[in-house]
Amino acid sequence: MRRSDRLLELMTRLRDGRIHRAEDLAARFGVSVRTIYRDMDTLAASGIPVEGTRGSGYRALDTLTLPPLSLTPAEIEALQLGLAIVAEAPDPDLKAAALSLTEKMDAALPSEAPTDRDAALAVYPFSDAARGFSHMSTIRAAIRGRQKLRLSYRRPDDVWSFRTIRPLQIDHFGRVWSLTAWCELRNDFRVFRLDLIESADILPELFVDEPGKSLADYRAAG
Amino acid sequence: MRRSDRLLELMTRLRDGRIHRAEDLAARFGVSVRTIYRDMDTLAASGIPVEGTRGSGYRALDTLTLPPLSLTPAEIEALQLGLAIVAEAPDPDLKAAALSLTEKMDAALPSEAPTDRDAALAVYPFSDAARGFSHMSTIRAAIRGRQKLRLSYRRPDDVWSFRTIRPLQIDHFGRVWSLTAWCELRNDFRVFRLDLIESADILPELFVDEPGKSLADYRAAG
DNA sequence: CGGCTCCTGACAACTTTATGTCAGTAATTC
DNA sequence: GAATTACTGACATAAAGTTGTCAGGAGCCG
Repeated sequence: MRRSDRLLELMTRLRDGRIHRAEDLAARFGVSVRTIYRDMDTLAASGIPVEGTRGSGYRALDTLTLPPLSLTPAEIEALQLGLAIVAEAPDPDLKAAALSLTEKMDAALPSEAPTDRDAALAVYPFSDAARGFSHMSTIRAAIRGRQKLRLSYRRPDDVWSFRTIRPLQIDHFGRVWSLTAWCELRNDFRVFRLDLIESADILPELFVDEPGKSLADYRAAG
Repeated sequence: MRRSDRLLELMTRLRDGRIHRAEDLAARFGVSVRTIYRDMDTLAASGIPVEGTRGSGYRALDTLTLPPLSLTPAEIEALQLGLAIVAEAPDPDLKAAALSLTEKMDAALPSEAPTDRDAALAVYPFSDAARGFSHMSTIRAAIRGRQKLRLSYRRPDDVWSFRTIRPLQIDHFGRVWSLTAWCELRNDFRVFRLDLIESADILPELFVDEPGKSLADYRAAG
């Protein structure tokens, strides 16, 4: 039996909630006790929460282990968004689980901090995820592609407007999704509620960060 | 340089989007070409989407790799719930990412198919996650513990009722969360909307699956 | 076609890792 | 205190994994 197979089966075996003595495990696998101790070291080093108590034996917390996964940026985004949503659930168990998992993933992801360019989607506490999604695809594409957008927008007071904007970031806080952008009509930053955007069309026109018009400027001013 | 270090740097190097020839990589790492081919095999076997084209070279899709993670059942649940929510987003990119990720995780999780006992939370398409969460914690605990619940429930037509139920499963479809249970008042299966549950108290009374009253029976009859 | 490059198999040399044995320490339970 | 069991270090040996070399096959492109 190969070492890796033994480690795998050890994990499975430890998960039954009972206490296991190193000597029994050694006999079961036909290896020496010393080897079992070394295996436990290896498991612990891999993040499996196995706990040995002198005088009694080993037990493992009830966990499942996910193998290494290779994720596309979109999948990472979906994952983070999903967890952020669950983290707002009133169920404290779920909420705690989502938070601790988010923490684990943050620790696990490469330190390359997400750049502004990648952070096209920022997640905030929210309560009603469903509304206002309809133009998200277009808008995200525009943010990524640095393309200007032509918006047809209905203000909360039912006044209509048409404007060209430089989309910067999609956020969600409070109840709705919103889009932070530089508005070329007002010549200032504006935040648009996604559910009030009637139409959004990508213009062929590209834009670059100009001093005073970038996301960093918005945050600095915010 | 250890093999594992080389593999890690290979991954990083491949992620730059350019095409790399095996010979160049071999020279860079001071190993033979044959070793590079073997490394590519190893990476592919680990799920890293590296693609070699005869006549041109290697390139890797833009991905990040998550190391093995050890997750508690609650975290797995949070993860699956979050992805199920995102999978309903109207944004096709996000939706596709969530679905493919769900698939990956399903494939990755141990083959132990979730039992009915573990499947206390089934996820369906949904649109308004926020409402009706307030008793979820209690209810999930009761499902897990096989404990009866005392419900104070307001029907959609505003008629109040009090009943003892055997909680079986929490679902979400359409717009609200709901609880499938065996109702001891009606002596039949009933589905309750969580947002209409006024109070839910766990009774000390345990229950066991009786023929005709289990989740399997409900599904069979469904 | 010819040139490029990926790709595969086999085998021997080499390097690393895993393992058993032994000797002893430390916490826990009774 | 006695029994029990987890732990640690050292070292020789056994096992496993890694690598280079060589010989040849297979898809892609101009």
